[in-house]
Amino acid sequence: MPPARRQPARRPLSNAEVARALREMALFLEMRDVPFKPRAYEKAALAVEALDRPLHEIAAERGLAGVEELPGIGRGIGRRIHELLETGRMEDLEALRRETPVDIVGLTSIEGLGPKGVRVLYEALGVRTLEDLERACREGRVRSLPHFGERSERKILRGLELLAGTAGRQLLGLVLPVARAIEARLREVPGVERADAAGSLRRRRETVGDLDFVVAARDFEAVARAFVELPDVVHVHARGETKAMVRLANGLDADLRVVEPECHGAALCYFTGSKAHNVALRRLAQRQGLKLNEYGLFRGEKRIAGRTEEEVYEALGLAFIPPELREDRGEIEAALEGRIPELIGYGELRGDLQIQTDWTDGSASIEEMVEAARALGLSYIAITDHTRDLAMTGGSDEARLLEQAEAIRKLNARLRGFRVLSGAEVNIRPDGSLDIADEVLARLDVVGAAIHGSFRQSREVATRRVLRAMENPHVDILFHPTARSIGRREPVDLDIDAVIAAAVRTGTVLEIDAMPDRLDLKDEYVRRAVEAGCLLAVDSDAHQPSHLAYAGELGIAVARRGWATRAHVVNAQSVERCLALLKDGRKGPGGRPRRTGRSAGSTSRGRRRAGRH
DNA sequence: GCCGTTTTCGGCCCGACTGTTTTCAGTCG
Repeated sequence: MPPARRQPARRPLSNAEVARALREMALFLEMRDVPFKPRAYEKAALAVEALDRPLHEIAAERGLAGVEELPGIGRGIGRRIHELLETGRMEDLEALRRETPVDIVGLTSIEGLGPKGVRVLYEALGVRTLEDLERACREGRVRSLPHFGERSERKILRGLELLAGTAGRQLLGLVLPVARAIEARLREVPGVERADAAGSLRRRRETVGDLDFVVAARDFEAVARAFVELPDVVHVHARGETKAMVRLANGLDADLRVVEPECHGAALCYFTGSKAHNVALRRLAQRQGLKLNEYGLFRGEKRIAGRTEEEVYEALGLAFIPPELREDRGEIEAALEGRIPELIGYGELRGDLQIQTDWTDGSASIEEMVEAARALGLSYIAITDHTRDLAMTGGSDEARLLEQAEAIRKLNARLRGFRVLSGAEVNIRPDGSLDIADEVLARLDVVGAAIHGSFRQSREVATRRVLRAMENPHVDILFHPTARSIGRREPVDLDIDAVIAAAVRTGTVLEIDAMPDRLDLKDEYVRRAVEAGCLLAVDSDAHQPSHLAYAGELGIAVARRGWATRAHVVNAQSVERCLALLKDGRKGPGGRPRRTGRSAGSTSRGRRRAGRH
C-alpha cells in the first residue's frame, strides 16, 4: 500500500473533549424536556473527567467493552463514546445540533441562563450565539418573552460581562489565602459560631472553580450583610435570607450559606461535596430509611444527626471520611468496612528534601532557609541546588557541589537540634543519563533527579529515560516526576505504572513537589504509588523562605488525596530514619543490582500497624 | 440512559433563590 493512500492520522480526542460532548448532549436533552437522560449524560461526563488515563487508550486496548465497563457508562453512552473516538463525531449530537443550532454550552455558561431559557431565546428571537444574545438584550427584545423581563435583560448583560472576566479554575495555592481571609472576617461577625470554606477547596483539589462558605449563626442577616460587603466583592449575583452569591475581585464566584448551629455538620458535609460523594451518601441514607439534606440526617421528621460531620457519618454507619477523600472513589465502601487509612496529618513533616538556595537560582542563603525551616517546626532540610546542565540558573558542577557539601558540614557543626543535608537536583538528560558524575553523587546525602527539558518525547522514550535515571544507584528521589505546570505545560507523557513499578524495584522515592503550579506527582498517581507500596517525599521545591510552607500545606494535601499515611512519607520520619529509607536497598558493594526483596510496601504496611499507637 | 441490600423493571438527591408569576418554572449548587 503506497503511503499516499493512507488516511492522515487524526489526533485522538482527549477525555475533556469527550466529556464536553457528553455535557452538550445533556444540555440539549434537558432543553427538550427529556426526563432522566440529561442526568445520565452528565454523570457520564463526570466519570470521563475522573479517569486517570485517556479513554482512547482504553478503547484501543479493550474496545467498546472497556468503555462500557466504566461506572456511569452503559451500552448507550458507551456506544456513542466509541463512535466519537472512532469517527470524531457523535451522530445523535450532530442531529440535535442541526435541529437547534445554538451554542448551548456557551449560552448556558451565563449565570442564571439554562437550557430552557436558551430554547425560548432561539425559538422567539433566533438567538444562537453569545453575540446574538448581547444584541437582543441591548435592543430590548428579550424583555417581552415569557418568563423574561427587564431585570432578566440586565442580568444577562451583566452575566456576559462577568463571563468575559472569568479566569476559570485557579490554583489551590493561590486561592487558599483568599479563602482563609474571608473565613477570618466571617468569624468576626457577632453571633457567628463557625465559619468554614467548604467545596473543592476544602477537599484540596489542585484547582478551585469557586468558593463555598458555610457559617453557623443565629443572626443570618448580619452574616449575609458582612459577606456581600467584603472588600473583595465586585458583584452580588443573588442575596437571600440564608444564601448569597458574589463575584470576587480575583474572578472567582463565592457562595455563602448560613445555617443554625444544629445543622452545621450536615451543611458543611453537603457543601464540601463532592457532588458524587453527596449523592452516594444520600442513597445510602435512603436505603436505611433516612433522609439526608443540608439540615441534617432525618428519620421521618426527627433529626438524628447534623451538628457535626462526625455525627452524620457515624449515624450512617460510616467511619469519618476526611474531606480530601470525598470523591466517590471507593471511600464510602472503605468507611463501611472501617478501612479508611489514618492519613498523614498537616503538621507531620519533619524535613524538606528539595530546596534551592542562592548558590543557584534560589533567593536566600542556606542559613536563611534553615531559619525559615526551623520556624515551621522542621528539624532537617536537604539543600538541592541545580546542576551543570541548567546553566541559566548557575547550576553547580562537581567541584562546586563538593564545595557546598563542605560548607554544609561546617554549618552543621554550629547548629543545634537541626541538620542540613547536602544534596543536588541533578538533571536527567534526554537519554536518561545524569549531568553529574557518580563519584560525586555518592558523596551527597540526598540525590534528587529531575527532568528540566525535552518535555515532548514519546511515551516510550520518556519512560525509558526516567527509568534509566532511577536505575542509577545514587539517585534517591525522582523530583517532580512528570514536570508538569498546571495550566501552562502538559506533563511529560510517562507510563506512570512503569515508573511506579521501577520505584518499588529500585527503592527510589517518588516526590510530591508542592509548588502551587506543580503538585507533581498528582493525587491520582500518588494513590497508585501508595497502593503499589512506593515511598514518597513531600517537598517544597522552595526557591525562597516563603515557599517552604507549601510542603506542609499543599504537598500534604496531595498526599492525603492519594490516601498516603505518615509511614509512606520519608520526610515525615526522623532524619536518621529518613536517610536509612533513602539509602536502603542500594546496590551492594559488589555492584549487584539492588535486592528486590525490600519492598517499600512491606515496610510501610508494617509501620502503619505500628503507627496506630 | 444507568443501575441493582427495592436487581432486569422501575426507580432516579434535595432545597433555596429569582423573576415572573398570582402558584410556579427554571436555575443553581
